[in-house]
Amino acid sequence: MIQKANTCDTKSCFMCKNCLPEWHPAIAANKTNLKVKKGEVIFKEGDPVTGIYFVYTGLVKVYKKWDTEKELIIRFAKEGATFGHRGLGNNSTYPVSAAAMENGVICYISLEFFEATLKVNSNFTYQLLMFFADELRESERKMRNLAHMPVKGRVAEALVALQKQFGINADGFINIAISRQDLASYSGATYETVFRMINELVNDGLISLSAKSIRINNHDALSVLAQDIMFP
Amino acid sequence: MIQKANTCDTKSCFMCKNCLPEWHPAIAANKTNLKVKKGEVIFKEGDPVTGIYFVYTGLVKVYKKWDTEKELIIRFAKEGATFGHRGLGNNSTYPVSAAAMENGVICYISLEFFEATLKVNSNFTYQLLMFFADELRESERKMRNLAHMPVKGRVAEALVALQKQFGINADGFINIAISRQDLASYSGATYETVFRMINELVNDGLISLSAKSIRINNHDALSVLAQDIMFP
DNA sequence: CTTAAAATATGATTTTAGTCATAAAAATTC
DNA sequence: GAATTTTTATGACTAAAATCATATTTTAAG
Repeated sequence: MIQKANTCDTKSCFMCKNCLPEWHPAIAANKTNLKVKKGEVIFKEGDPVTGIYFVYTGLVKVYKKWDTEKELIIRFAKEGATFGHRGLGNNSTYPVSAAAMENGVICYISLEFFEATLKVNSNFTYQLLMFFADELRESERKMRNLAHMPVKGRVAEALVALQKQFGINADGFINIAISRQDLASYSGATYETVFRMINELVNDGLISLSAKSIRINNHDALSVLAQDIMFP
Repeated sequence: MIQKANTCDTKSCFMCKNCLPEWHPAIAANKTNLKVKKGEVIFKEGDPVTGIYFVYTGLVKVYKKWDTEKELIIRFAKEGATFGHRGLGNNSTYPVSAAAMENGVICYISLEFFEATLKVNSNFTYQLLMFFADELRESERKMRNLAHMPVKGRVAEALVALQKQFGINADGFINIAISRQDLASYSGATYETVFRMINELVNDGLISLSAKSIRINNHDALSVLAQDIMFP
């Protein structure tokens, strides 16, 4: 990670958007911009928490590991998004790891300055609280899916979620370069099983493939597979 | 749920403990105390969010259902604890259900008044943020466990967590009356599988049973089974 | 107190998804 | 651009856990 000053515009990230304009100079004075390369690990589980990060450009995955082999991707952080905020609260080490999936620039804010920011910007604190509430809701829904939904449904759900977050390109393919390995980690299953499920989905005509890209052909049917079944 | 005014002391819950003393009369004026019976559902997934709850006495489980049969218990809320806070953020319906596990009294605060409380009590907002960060961390750890840990480990972890939250009684048994069914839901597995794992743990000498109660005999060994293996 | 409804216990069977093995293709590195 | 590493592809096998079936016990309700 190479430090590279004054890259970000102190305008586009979640913190900058929700802080008082008067606070922006303070942010500019306290931020550190870092250049990351594809595959580079930014922090990992167990590292001491020293600050919070925002993605200026590029894409970051936040994940947890189990015995160096199995990983579970918790979420993807794209431009503007926060990561490392799981270090807040009563713990001194990161409970997750973060790695760049593309070359990019990230913005680092020390915990100290971040806490000052929270104290000064009550709207930001409130927005962050709402963000946490949303994240918690998502996380618990995924817990339920991992406990009770079959892998095929989880893959369907992962694809729907990716399309929602990253959109589609001109040809209708989901706008993210993701390896099958990462898709498996995001679905919470092994590469092989996910591979088979992808094949099934292609055979069912719900999705189609082109090189690494995936296109959803039948969004409704895929959503049904991934459905949040409510009791009537 | 029978409404019953003026039961709680506006002192012991998470909100009361973190608000300005000056705000307590406002809380007293806006709270509603409700008497709940064992098994009673307080709200369920999909119900419109109208407020936030605190447990004054008794015990509440917060859970998610999948097709009316399978449930996953997200957490237990005991005296003083908040629940229903998952309704915050960008959603108008509860993403979880809550039911009383014992007869008790709960305190209800309307969303409107709760939001006013957040605006007035910045310390409370901050503490709530930290609480959310902790919950999120827990939730994501459980996600990882559900994805990669075998059921035996999850049961071990559930028992360790229960002992941590509820403590032990004079004979060393975990101080909670929980059905095997609920233990299964909390471990994210079926009743039958959990039953077998409990048997294995008894045969291994790690725990012992007496009627419905469970005692941890070998906390260390149980923790190893439930371990958060870090990469060295 | 009787009866119905839950919760517990346990074996047998089936399904699902993980593990292993190996080959081809792509991507990176030297 | 040759060599090595990583990712993708796929079949065979195994293990884990869910489902099904059914008996017994306990608890709650009238």
